[in-house]
Amino acid sequence: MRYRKIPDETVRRLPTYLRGVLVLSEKGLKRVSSKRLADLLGINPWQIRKDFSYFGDFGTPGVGYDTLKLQKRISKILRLNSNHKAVLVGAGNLGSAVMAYGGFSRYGLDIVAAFDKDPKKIGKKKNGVTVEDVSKIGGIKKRKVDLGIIAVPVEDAQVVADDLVKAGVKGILNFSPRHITVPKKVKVISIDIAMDLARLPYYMSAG
Amino acid sequence: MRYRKIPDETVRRLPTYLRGVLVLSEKGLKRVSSKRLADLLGINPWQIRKDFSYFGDFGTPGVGYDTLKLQKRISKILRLNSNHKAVLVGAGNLGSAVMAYGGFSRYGLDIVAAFDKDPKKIGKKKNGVTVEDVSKIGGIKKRKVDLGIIAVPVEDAQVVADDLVKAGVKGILNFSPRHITVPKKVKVISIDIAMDLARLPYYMSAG
DNA sequence: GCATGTGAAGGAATTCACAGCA
DNA sequence: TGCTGTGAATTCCTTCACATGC
Repeated sequence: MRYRKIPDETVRRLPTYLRGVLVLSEKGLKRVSSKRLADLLGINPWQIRKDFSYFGDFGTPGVGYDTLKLQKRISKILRLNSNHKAVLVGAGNLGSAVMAYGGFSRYGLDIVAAFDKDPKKIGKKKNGVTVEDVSKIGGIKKRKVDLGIIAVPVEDAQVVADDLVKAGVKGILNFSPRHITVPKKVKVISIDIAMDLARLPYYMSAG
Repeated sequence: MRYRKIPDETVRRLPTYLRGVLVLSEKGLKRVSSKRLADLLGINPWQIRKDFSYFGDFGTPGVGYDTLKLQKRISKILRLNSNHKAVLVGAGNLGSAVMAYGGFSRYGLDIVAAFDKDPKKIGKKKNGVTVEDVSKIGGIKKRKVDLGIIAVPVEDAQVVADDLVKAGVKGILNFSPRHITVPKKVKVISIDIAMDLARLPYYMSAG
């Protein structure tokens, strides 16, 4: 079953696999079994094996997977092997948290610029990046940025998205609680914290 | 097809529907069609109708859905009709952003306490809530808190989860980039920002 | 013996197309 | 005519069970 189309749900899990593999290889492990990875990530071992089977076999029966090979292969599929530059729009609480997060660089993602419309924030430094005036966002064109992160209030989100698209961004991570419309060639992934919290009570046993 | 088991994917979308309905009813709309809601949320109309059909019909053919009825019904299914109290652990950048977010109360979710282990943060007020010493987290038992939000560094996440479970929390929103283990009766929803950002390059057209 | 890889089975979710009602 | 509600068809994903290779 080699080299078939990778199912969407598998793609969804790939970053998590990559995270797990990175953790294990930082611990010095050269090999990992699907069982071990499964325990670490809270996913079924057969699900992991099936997912890996979509992009060719590199596991060794009786032994497991080579962590380095896995890491390289998953990175390549996710196109994280080459570096990507991202810009952040919105340097408020959430934007600052994203800047401070720091967990992106290990995936080849760098936040190279930040923008805001508030004059009080413009010029201030956040994690080594100076906050610029959002009206100058077009300037990122020459900087080969391909990702945008929207962390502005909901009422500004669509305008910012339009600006990002105009500035040549190909993918957007949207933290605002609304659907944003972009051309087909641009991919948007939205995270709405309240939506996830609002789902919790449903699953909690009554009483 | 009334009153069947609601599929998991439908439950996943329910909070988004609720958000949409709230937006429209704040605009003064009494009725909404699946098409209108679809455009607002970026979901197919037939998907919406199918989802709604799982929990009984209240739409009017030729007219649409009653916004108030929809809102009440979805809230009830998600158990958001009664209020829920949440505690936040970790008052760093991300935790502060969550506190400042403010978008929870419209869903009946209130953050009533915050904890941290950093003495410099303890005693400070964040959005009207005083940060307490995390060692006193057991004290929430008497306050009828049922939700916990983990916004601590990854190495502390599991310990904090254990503490939250001990303190009687039934659901956890986990922002740390790791799988956390809890008893079956406790539900965990995890958000790993880096995982979502790491998925973007895959979908971006080459070039 | 131990762990991968994968067809096949089984289960779910999405999409369709249209009947039925206001 | 307009929009809901829903069986049926389709597509997609998960789970199983075991053959295969180390």
